[in-house]
Amino acid sequence: MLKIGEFSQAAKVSIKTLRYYDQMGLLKPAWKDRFSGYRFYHLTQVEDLNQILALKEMGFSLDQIQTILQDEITLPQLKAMLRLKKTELQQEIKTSTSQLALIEDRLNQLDAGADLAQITLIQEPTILDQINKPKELEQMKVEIKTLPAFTTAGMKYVGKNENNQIAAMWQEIGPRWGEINNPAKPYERAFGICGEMEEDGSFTYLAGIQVDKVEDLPADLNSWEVPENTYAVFPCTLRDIHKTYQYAHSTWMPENGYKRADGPDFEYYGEHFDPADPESILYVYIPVKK
Amino acid sequence: MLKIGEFSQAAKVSIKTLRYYDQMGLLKPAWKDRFSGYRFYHLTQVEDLNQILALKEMGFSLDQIQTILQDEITLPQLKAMLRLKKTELQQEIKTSTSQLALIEDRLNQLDAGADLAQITLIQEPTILDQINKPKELEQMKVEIKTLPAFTTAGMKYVGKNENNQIAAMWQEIGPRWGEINNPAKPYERAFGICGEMEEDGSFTYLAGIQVDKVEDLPADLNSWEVPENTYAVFPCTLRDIHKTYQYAHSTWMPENGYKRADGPDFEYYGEHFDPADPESILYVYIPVKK
DNA sequence: TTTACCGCCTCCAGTAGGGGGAGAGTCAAG
DNA sequence: CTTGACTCTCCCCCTACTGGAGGCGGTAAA
Repeated sequence: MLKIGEFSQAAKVSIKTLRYYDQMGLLKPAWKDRFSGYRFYHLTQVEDLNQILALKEMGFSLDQIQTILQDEITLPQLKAMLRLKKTELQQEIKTSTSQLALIEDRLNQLDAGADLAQITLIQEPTILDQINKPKELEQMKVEIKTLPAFTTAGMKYVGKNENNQIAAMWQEIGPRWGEINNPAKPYERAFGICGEMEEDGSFTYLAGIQVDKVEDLPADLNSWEVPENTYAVFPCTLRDIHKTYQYAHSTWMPENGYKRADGPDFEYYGEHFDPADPESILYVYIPVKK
Repeated sequence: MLKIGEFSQAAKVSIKTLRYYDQMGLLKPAWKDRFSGYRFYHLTQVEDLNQILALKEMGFSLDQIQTILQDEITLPQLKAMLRLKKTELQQEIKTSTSQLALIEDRLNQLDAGADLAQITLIQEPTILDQINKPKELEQMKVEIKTLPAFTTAGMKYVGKNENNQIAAMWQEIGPRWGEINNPAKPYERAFGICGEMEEDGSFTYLAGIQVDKVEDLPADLNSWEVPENTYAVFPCTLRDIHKTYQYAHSTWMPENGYKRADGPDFEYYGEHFDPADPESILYVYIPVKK
């Protein structure tokens, strides 16, 4: 008649484990009080628990132990299980041994002066189909440019661009450039700036123009200071803008040895841009580093 | 510019795994389409994946691999990690080897004619304090009786006996025995029958009397057919009924080599029983087998 | 244009063997 | 009566994924 804590001490098994075995049906307490829920064990159950632990030491899973102990398994079945387990253990030992050999090999290589890249290299390079680059993007002339920091102001959006809200925003902000500045032409110095995607898929986007100062900005507009950065610049048509981003990240950058650098990417439109013409040219700027 | 399925085939890693590595931040696709959510990989990333797999083969966890690859670990740190892993692997091999020895030992014992009990026995018996049996129960005279099947009828309850609903039920059923039968005395042939506890802690309880037939039973009453069984019978006072169940299961049964058998247990009251007197005697019947 | 189909997405649940902790109830001593 | 030690259930966390439901994306046939 031991409470779970006493039994736990006596058998040197954690209380959590005993409750788990109870729940699994592997070792039920001799008596469970219907009203307090307290578990009571008897000393003789230490033997049962030791049986379980003995089988666990041999590497059996709790389910297997339950089968062995409860279903009063036959002797040939037990032998078969032991032999199966034996095979599994031999396999495990083989795996661990080969891992160990790998490690020792790498350690020796390190002592001989190799570096991480060589260490983790796998010998068999997989030969794969060539990349199918979109034809219309093949001849794209990409430039690398470093821009100083600059400030933009306009309308900000945070979300996943459901229902194409960003296009709607450009419609809305179009007639209001005068509230920020007085540009000579509608799309002169106009930028669409896009921050990094969050875990939930949302991102920040600002439709705006370059400004010198952010004073007297209407309350529903925002500004964004873009830091100095080195960019890869991709000229493209309005129609291909989506493909251009994809091409830039998934083809051009890996093949030319560039990596994405910190900082937002953006599109620059220019005074000749016409949102109604899908052939209209704009420029995609993506921060990169070698 | 490979979609996840293509990359998965090229690198021989499951799509699920690639998505998992993306989520972990271990291997992000070169480009993730903001609108469709599609992942795009580049062939050069097969190398990155191979680095990951190489480290995995050495037995590192994904977190460790991330540390190694991302944080541009120093050479001495890398060596230390490799050596640590080496030690772990040596330990694993030792464990597996001793498990294997245990298994082979048991297999030999089995061939020599041992049985399960001997196989799972652990050599060091833990010496423990004696059991502290409640004194008033020490002298309890327990009888083993086999009863034929019989039928009872009365009021049924299913639940966890919150707010002591079972006592309330006895109050309610008391004046209504006449609707079932015509007993000479109030508690003559009266039984409280208790089924096994469910997983959620609820159980079935019937407060009733023994009957010969269950015809003409009022709609709000139930019957319960108790099968033939062998019982351990514990006489006890109303006050000690709770302790008696506990003692029976957690002390008497293990110490006398009995196990709980299938079937409900019950209390038998008898014509002299007085629910107002805590010293009133009743009999607890618990199905047992050797 | 509709339909079918395949590939891809996200989100949820589950795996073995428990560990950690919250919030509430139990028990014995002072 | 209160206090402190003990226990209860319930829920989330760990690894390294796998499986499935329900819902888009994109293409080809009808």
